[in-house]
Amino acid sequence: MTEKALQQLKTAETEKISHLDYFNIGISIDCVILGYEEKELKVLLIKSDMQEFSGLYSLLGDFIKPDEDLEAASYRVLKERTGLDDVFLEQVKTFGNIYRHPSGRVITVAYYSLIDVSNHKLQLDLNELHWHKVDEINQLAFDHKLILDTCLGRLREQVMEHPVIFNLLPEKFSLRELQELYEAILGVELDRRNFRKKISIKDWLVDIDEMENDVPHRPGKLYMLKKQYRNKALKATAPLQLA
Amino acid sequence: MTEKALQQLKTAETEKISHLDYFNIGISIDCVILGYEEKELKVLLIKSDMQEFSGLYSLLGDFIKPDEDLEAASYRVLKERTGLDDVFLEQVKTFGNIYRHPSGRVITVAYYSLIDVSNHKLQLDLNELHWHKVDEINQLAFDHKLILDTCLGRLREQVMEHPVIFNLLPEKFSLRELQELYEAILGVELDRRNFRKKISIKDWLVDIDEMENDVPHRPGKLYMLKKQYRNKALKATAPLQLA
DNA sequence: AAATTAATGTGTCGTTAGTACATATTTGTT
DNA sequence: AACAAATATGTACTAACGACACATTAATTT
Repeated sequence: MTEKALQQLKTAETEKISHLDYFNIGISIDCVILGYEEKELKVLLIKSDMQEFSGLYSLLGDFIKPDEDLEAASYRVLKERTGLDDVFLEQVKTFGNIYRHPSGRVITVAYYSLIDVSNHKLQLDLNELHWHKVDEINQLAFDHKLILDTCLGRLREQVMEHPVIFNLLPEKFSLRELQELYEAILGVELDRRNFRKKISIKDWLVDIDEMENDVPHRPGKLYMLKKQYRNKALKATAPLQLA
Repeated sequence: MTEKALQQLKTAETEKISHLDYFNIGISIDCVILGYEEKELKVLLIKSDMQEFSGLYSLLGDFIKPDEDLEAASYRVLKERTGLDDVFLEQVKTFGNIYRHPSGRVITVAYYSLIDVSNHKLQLDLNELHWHKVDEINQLAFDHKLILDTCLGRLREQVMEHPVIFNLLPEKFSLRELQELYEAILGVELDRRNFRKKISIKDWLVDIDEMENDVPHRPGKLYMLKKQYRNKALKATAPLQLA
């Protein structure tokens, strides 16, 4: 930014009208909070209470406070809505079309978050939050469908490059569960033998010498993600080529 | 965003102080404009005229106007600074740390742009714009070094997945030029035979049956990128695995 | 207790892609 | 005419990919 632009701003500070010209843009964050349940990828949505979008659902978001970092705002929304704070969260893209918000100019920074649904009981009914199967979402309030799709696209990219997927699973999981999750995210069917071969090459997992005990068939071994990969922030790893 | 948050905003509209609480955040865009010249990747910078950063350079940016889309603001800055408008431009990340700007709270959306330096004479001296070798940049104004590095990281990712690199080259180029550019971006040396094999597998190029004529050695064939890949926006393509 | 069901767990082979590497050829320069 | 410097090209080895089948285990049913 140049001194000239700043001069304009300082001038604006004294003249209220043009001050608003520069600053009358709201800035918010929206979180695409994803979970995995019953072999389906799901997103946490709230019923929109805006007149313009009655009957539609929307992502969870809020305005950014002037003394709050972007990530802080995202974690705040997550904490307020789910009670969770130690979760995977990553910025995806900023959406700023002029007319994206019916009440005025609002630019929103979209984040996506991956959480382990089994690990925490969300008070869903309390505040009208519900999990929705991502495959069955056709329309959302605002441009939230576009934001959701963008975040899902990012998830699909990340899943091929980094061990982020484990944020959606309980700490201990079977290879079948892991494979089913990959299949749900990527929308493909994978060969079990080839899948296991590739996962074992990555050397991400430890065999914890326990078995499933709640399945109505022969139980599989349980695994955990190695500590070094258990990061909420992303870490460079060689890509995983699945299909 | 909920109705509750909007109510707060509407209340804010009438009470100037808390209105500023919500809206006194500036929002800008910054462009990392990259070019390739003399076998070096370069970025277009301007000397910062801010007191706090005297002697330092900064990226090109400006505030977003209330009636202007994010991309429109980026293209406007590009056009103002370089005279170009038909160029590759892509959003990378939004930077919003509270204290990133000494004059107040300013959130900036970073874009990166790839331009063909040979194609246009920029009026560089006129407005104190200069190309700087990215390898030799240690410090920039604001958090612009971080923004630059983030965009360079994105470029390195993109270059492996999509035919974006051609935006940095003239329309006609030799395979040597192309290889040198990959090497400059990725910071690696590539084997010429393997490089050519991989590029030919991608089937991105057409042999236009012309030769270099300005080189002090045996001239190479010239190629062009096929029309279908000559997009400013990204298009899905199978990844290019170089090294 | 035996038979059945439904899943786990594992290996091979053909094919494709990746990597390392050397020589003849062409053009411009001296 | 000799030389320098770059272009152009192919092979052999290795690693990864993809398709594919059978024996094993535990829970369930009869």
